[in-house]
Amino acid sequence: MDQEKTVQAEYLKALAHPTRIRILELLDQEGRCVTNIGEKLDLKQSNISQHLGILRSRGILSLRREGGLSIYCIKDLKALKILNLIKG
Amino acid sequence: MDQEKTVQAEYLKALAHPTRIRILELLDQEGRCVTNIGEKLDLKQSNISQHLGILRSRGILSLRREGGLSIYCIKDLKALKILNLIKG
DNA sequence: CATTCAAGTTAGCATATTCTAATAATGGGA
DNA sequence: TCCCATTATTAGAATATGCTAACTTGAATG
Repeated sequence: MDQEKTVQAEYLKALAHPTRIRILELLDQEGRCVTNIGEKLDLKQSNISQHLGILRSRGILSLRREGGLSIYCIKDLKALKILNLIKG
Repeated sequence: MDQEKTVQAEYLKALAHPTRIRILELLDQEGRCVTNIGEKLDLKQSNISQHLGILRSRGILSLRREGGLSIYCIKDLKALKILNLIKG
């Protein structure tokens, strides 16, 4: 099936960006809000928000609201496994 | 280091295409020439050649000449491990 | 309510990808 | 050497991606 391969490719595409890799490493241990991630990575808020949206749309991140904040967490551990693979 | 993340992202980008995923699965067991891959996947020769070039430039495939043919093989087993991960 | 801060969305531009079609380059026979 | 099959490369158009800046939404609080 080619539909299946397209989904797989979309998943990998979501991981295939330096900023998104850095986001995943940041969220490895703990959930963080958008502003916090933006400060750590020194990038604009809207840019971070877009990258988070991409990762969430692929099911890689999850989101919960806490007070006035959006806390993002890693939902799909396969993503971290893949990142660990390409480092070795 | 951000240079490092860029390299990692480039590696994942090389995998993040339906045709290249299909090529890797085709080459899982045995090396094949460009024409053979093109027939199996029903795609134009130049297109296949371009995708093979991308995978080779990232060190994922290797190439040997045999008679008049270019035989491509999988060189980096991490690529297959990643594909197996995203199927599970 | 009105304000403020966090987050999401949109528009628009710059760059990158991908495909096709056409054109090289390569090597092996006849 | 002259073809022929195989592969690589190029150009160009269509589409996708990524960034910034500006605007909108939403929720909490005074």
